Amino acid sequence: MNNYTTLLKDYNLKVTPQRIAIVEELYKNGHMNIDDLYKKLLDKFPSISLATIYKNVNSMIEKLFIAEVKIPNAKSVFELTKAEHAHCVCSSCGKIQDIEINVEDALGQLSTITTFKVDSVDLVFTGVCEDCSK
Amino acid sequence: MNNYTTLLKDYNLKVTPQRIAIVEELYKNGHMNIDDLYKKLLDKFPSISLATIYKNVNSMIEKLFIAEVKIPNAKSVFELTKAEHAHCVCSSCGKIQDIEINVEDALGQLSTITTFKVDSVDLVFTGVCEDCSK
DNA sequence: CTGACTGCAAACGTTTTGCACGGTA
DNA sequence: TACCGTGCAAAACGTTTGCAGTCAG
Repeated sequence: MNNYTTLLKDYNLKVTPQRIAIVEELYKNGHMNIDDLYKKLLDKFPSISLATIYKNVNSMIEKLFIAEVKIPNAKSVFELTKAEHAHCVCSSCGKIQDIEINVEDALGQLSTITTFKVDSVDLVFTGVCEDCSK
Repeated sequence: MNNYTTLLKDYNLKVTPQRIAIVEELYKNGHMNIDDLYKKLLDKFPSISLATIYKNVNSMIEKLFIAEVKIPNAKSVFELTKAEHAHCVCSSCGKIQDIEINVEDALGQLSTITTFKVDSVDLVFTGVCEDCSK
């Protein structure tokens, strides 16, 4: 029983070869959109259906096992759930980088303006990554 | 020549009654999705087409006159371009509030981690607004 | 054994496109 | 007048659904 299998069970998701492959790809690549996933899984499962990808992604989101990240001017990507973090999106190569940012300062500012009760924070930086700025 | 007309001309957009109405609604309501706009404009233009809304929204985005805001678990909304700001989205009533947040602190943290060159920052707080938490 | 997952095809909702007509500059 | 915008219909996309067969627990 490998890591991915254990992970799926932890989140009450039935273990199937297709699901293991999805987790594996997300683990390896960090962030993938639906098409990325479909193309990757086609290698292992030549007759896999896009519907299967959608169904699995949706049930994984419901179980909070993965999360959707909405990106400006691009398709949403999915990632394994982890501690709160921000994203850097390179507008040149499209690469997405996780960044640990402490948002206490922003939350502090917010609390001086409004009594809005924050549940979650989505923070995306768009710009040019190290590689592309060379 | 009213305000909206001048605004459109400033952004090199031809002035039509439909476009004036779109700007007017966005000005009054702050944030609207495509359907909101369509329903509102139907009052003034009973035979307006959704295609017209889409075409206009797209050309306004191209000219940087309006901007798309991607919201977690909801449709994108559009707003007139203005100074950088964050958004508070109420998961109970859906209302969206503009908030002026200074992101220097976050940018400072980012610069200690990576040399990613930031062009823009998208910051969305999801939670419960003042009204809904009563 | 039972319920859940898969793959296919069809359905659905959203967005875009092509075209004839009308309006803006 | 020349070009661009409008509205309609059709097309193109992306995503979801229903179903029969298969697999995991």
